[in-house]
Amino acid sequence: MTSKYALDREDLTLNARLVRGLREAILSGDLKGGARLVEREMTEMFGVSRGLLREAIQTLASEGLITLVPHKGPVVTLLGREEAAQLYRVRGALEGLACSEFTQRASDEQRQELFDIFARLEAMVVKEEPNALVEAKNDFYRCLLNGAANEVLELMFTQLNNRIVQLRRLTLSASGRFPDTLKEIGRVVNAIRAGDGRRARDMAEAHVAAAAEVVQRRFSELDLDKE
Amino acid sequence: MTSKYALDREDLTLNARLVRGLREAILSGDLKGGARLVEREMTEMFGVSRGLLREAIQTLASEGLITLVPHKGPVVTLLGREEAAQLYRVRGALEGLACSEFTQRASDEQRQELFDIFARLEAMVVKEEPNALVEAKNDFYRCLLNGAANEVLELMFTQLNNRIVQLRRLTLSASGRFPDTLKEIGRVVNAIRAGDGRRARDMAEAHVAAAAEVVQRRFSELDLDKE
DNA sequence: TCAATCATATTGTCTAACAATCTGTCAATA
DNA sequence: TATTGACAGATTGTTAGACAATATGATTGA
Repeated sequence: MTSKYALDREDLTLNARLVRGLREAILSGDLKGGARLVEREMTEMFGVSRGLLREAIQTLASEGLITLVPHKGPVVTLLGREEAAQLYRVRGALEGLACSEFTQRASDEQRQELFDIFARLEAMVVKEEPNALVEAKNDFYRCLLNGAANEVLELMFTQLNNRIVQLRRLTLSASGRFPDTLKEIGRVVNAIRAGDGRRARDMAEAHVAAAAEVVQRRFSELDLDKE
Repeated sequence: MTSKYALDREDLTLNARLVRGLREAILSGDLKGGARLVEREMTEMFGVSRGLLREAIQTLASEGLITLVPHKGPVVTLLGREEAAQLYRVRGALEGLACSEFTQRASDEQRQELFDIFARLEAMVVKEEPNALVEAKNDFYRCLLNGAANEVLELMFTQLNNRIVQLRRLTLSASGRFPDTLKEIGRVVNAIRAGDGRRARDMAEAHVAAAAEVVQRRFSELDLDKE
């Protein structure tokens, strides 16, 4: 029933747009981890009523981006080292699944697109502006998830990744790791190219584990442990 | 006016209890897949205001239990065969992770508890009331997740499982499969006993895949494909 | 310094209202 | 007959205002 001309009704309700706006404000770092979200301020910031705002907050809370503290108010979720570790472990499992699914389900076009994106990544030098890098990575994952053709997986992975985005401060500063990252992703791509889903998965998990370790190290270096 | 879901407003915030109550009503099957959730009816059913109800609906919508159709109202999510398949694939990955994490993280007590629960499962005969069986299985998973010591995983797995619960109608009727199920889980438990996380994971995935296949078969048999 | 108390801000919840949108009905028309 | 259009009722989308419950910070008293 959904033709390619179907209009996106979601955009129409203020509610949906508010959720997106608030999510964006958190992901972009405008609302930093630990920040309190005072209702009155938020309603002014977004120009919506209290009711709508509270609905949106409920949504983001159940996505994990916001933490609800009864009678104190919502707070932008702040990740500790333990939560970060847990997040990455789950991400490993999901990313692994995405890779193995992609390997056996993706169309030739999708496969080609993934290779192209990877080539674009490879062509980047460390010095290049981080934005382009982040965007290329996003493209990579978007393509991967499309090819995996599993909306449940896509949703969960996206939600998980949204939570991890807050750690970007930690990982970006350690961008000297880029060559390693590239090598790891390369192994994934090669396995996909070879049609070896199992290996693609293992390599993906290894990659995530490596990224997780970097984050843990940064936590130690910056002594960022909150009590 | 007061239904059996009417809340008495005490401890927690009403909001939180409403979410639980509504979730329970869906999981228990009192609100079946496809059912429309008309706001006025729901507010009477739970004895809360429209605002609170809408907040709760947002929450369950982002858990996937409810589907929001703009300007038509919320509907209890109805699973089609394709969504079911996707759900099970992700579940395989998460359950696999849970098993491997359990293997390397669980305490001796938790390990022992898991074995005990499995023994309880083994002792059950097919004829036994399904309720006891479902409960034992729940215990098994609760224990597994506790031992895995990963709250993120626990949350995601629980949410995923909540969505799958709606398919219980399909799987219950095929309870002749119980001996097979038992054998599959047995292999998982054995791997855990042997401390072989990798194998525990593989066996868990195999188990989930088998369950998924049963569901797919039931979809075909009952010709349950919608539209 | 510490503890009890109070004032204020904020959240939790309810009611009422109106606009926008959906649904079904029924007559008019080709 | 089948399609179109218009209309009425029901439901959702959104706002505003109110009040009680709770948290926070300052003040006072010992």
